[in-house]
Amino acid sequence: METTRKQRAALKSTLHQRGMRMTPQRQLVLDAVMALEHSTPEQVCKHVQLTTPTVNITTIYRTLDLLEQLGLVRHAHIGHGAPTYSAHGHEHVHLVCHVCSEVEEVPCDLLDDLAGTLRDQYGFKLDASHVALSGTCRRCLNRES
Amino acid sequence: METTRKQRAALKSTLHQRGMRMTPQRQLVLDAVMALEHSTPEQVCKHVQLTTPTVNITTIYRTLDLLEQLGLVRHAHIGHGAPTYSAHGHEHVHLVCHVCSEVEEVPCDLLDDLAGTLRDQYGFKLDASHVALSGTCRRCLNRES
DNA sequence: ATAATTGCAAACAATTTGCATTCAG
DNA sequence: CTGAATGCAAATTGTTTGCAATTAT
Repeated sequence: METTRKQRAALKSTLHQRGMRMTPQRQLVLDAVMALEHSTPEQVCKHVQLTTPTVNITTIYRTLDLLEQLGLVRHAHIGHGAPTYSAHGHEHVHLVCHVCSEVEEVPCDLLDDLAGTLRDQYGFKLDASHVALSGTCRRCLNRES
Repeated sequence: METTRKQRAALKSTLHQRGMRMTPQRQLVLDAVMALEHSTPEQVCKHVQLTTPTVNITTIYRTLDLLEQLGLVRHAHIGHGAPTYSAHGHEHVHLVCHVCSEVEEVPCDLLDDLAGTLRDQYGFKLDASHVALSGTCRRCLNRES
């Protein structure tokens, strides 16, 4: 997935509405998140620095927060380490194996039923893509037994 | 919930089988986790230090890891901060509101259907109590609209 | 021009590691 | 006794903050 001209224009005008400015760094971070699909702030930083080594990790953090507020990216907590960011629209549920740490992606709609139950019984609006589900993957299950 | 004589004996013999030793610190940490129901390493540390101020946080971390390997405690990732530990058997699914950060506990069996699907379709054995589900709670939903 | 944005250094929180000391068996 | 476990200080990792310098408009 690549950042299109359209998306850049949209970003620029969204920023403008809020008295914020379009900068090369913001484009680079958005590009990186879209190119990498899933990535920690650290990884985004490395990717951005391939083209522009002067960009500081502080800016990466600030820009990721900003893009998240604007609804352009989201983060999920996969396992123990740093959160991973992905572009809006690129959403799925993460299955994390707590034995081998492999991450598998499955469609969000697997959680539709659960989301319905939580909504009806608890008034809770589930955000399926935000959190990883933990368990044991097929390979590790086989190995165990 | 309190640590019983029986549980201590069980811990001691489990440790012994692996060439490990029973120590006051290990008892104190297990006691704390059971007493607190849900707690971060930091909170466990504070609680242990109420009785024995000399116990170091390093030992808390090491002991929590150990108790988890022995299957006596588990940790879950609730929201962004530190993980929270709870005693084995004290399990539920956590609903975390990403607006107000409130945590609600709901029974694990809500995930039974999902667990079945994941097992059948992906060979993934879901561990329901390990992860918090993120979303928006009733109160924040009402406030929003 | 001037307010927003950045880079840098330093602070911070959570966790881990190395090592000398202590203690359970 | 002897190896396992602890405490302490220091290192690491992930993230945030304060502030002066820069830059988009």
